[in-house]
Amino acid sequence: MAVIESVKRETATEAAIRGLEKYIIQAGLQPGSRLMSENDLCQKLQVSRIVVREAMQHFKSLGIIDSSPKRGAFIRQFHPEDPYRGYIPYMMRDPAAAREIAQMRAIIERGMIQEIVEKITPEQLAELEEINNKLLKATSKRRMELDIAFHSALLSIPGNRLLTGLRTLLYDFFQSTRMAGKYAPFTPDGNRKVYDEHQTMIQALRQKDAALLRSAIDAHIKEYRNEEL
Amino acid sequence: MAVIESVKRETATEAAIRGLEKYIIQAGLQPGSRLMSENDLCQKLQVSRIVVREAMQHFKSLGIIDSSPKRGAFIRQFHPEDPYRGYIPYMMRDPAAAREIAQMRAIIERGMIQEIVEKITPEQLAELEEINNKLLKATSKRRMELDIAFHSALLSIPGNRLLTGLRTLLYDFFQSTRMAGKYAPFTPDGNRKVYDEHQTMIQALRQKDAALLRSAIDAHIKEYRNEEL
DNA sequence: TCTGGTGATATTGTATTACAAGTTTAAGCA
DNA sequence: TGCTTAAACTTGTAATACAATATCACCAGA
Repeated sequence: MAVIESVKRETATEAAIRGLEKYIIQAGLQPGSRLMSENDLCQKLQVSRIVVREAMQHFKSLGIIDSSPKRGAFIRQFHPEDPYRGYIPYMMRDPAAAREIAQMRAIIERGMIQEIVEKITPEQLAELEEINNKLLKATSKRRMELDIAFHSALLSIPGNRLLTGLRTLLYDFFQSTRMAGKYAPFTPDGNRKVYDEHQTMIQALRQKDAALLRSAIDAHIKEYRNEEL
Repeated sequence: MAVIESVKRETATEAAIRGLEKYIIQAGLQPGSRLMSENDLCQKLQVSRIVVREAMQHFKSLGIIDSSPKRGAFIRQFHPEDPYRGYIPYMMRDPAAAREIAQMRAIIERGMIQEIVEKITPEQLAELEEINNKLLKATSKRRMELDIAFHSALLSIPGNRLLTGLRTLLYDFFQSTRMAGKYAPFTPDGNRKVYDEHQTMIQALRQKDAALLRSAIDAHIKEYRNEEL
């Protein structure tokens, strides 16, 4: 089988991106380190400043560097939201994305059960309780925010940046109008139901009862699933 | 509590990024759609071409658009790997990332159990079997590739792009030299062990036995955990 | 010695102009 | 209509220029 290789030539900017990446890695630049100036990079990479700036923009867009006028560019602390930054508006437009985001959330919450039962601290437990107590009296938009906050707090228990990074995605998504209408009704009864389900989860965590937590999460998620599909 | 707001001014490029995003959304551009030319954007946004090009670079870096010389820029099909593109080299340098990636994988595989037991197709099952059969005789690097392929295949069963997008991350990561040494030994016995564990998982899937799959995955993952920590 | 001011220098952000090279479109012709 | 050719358009890249501010070395004064 003859393989036809791509004839698409690499642009100077693409080469500069590779060069810049190599520079960052090989120079061992750490968060806070300053990159050499654009003009110096022009000389090193032998390209014009335009090309260097476009390569810099690439790393800025990815959240890997940060630059301030007249000071220079610096390696940024990795931020867990970075990988999802900028995608939400585009995923919103995708009809399949709703199902996928909801499914991802369900999979992760189920998968975390053992982990969080073992690892939850009293402070984290208290935070969950505090959020849920506010939820009982909340209305409309606030109620959704608190529900999201509750699940965000769950996500952060393992202390895993990849997981906490998902918060942005889930948060922005569930806040979108798309879901707003499909959520449990904003009635006292609706609030009570969500509150009770959360409360069961809290109790399971307090008792370190993985089986109870599993069934509580399943029940809570089923709720969503029925309304969405 | 007095809140001091940031005095960091927005650059023209940042404003152009917002403007371009608004344009893409409001014009309802779909994958394949062509954006207006850079010069037209200059006029619309009232900025120089440099600024427009840097804004374009932002969306190129995110994989949202793609441009070819002399033809124009087009909306790209969303690719599930996009959110993680470009991050791997930087996560590699982070000592905590190893634990987090491994944990994420464990959480997701555990969380998917119910889903994949219900949804797996005969074709997907056959693929898993095929991969695992090759694994028994594989050596060294090939053996790791096949193990990763097995778990990638698992990840793709729910047909969720957010999950399949993680494949790149997991794949690149586990292939890195960092993990290479910490993996189960490349001996016939080591292969046999991995093969058997996978085989148990396959059997659980064939019988649609969630409990068995859970214990098989737990055993398989524990293996990793002990070696890594 | 420490403080504060001052001016030179460096650096990013932005605009303008220019051109190469290839694509698309329009025009003209058979 | 179908084909050929020329014009117009488009991205990629370079060079130059300048505004505005940060940084730093230097110096004066207490």
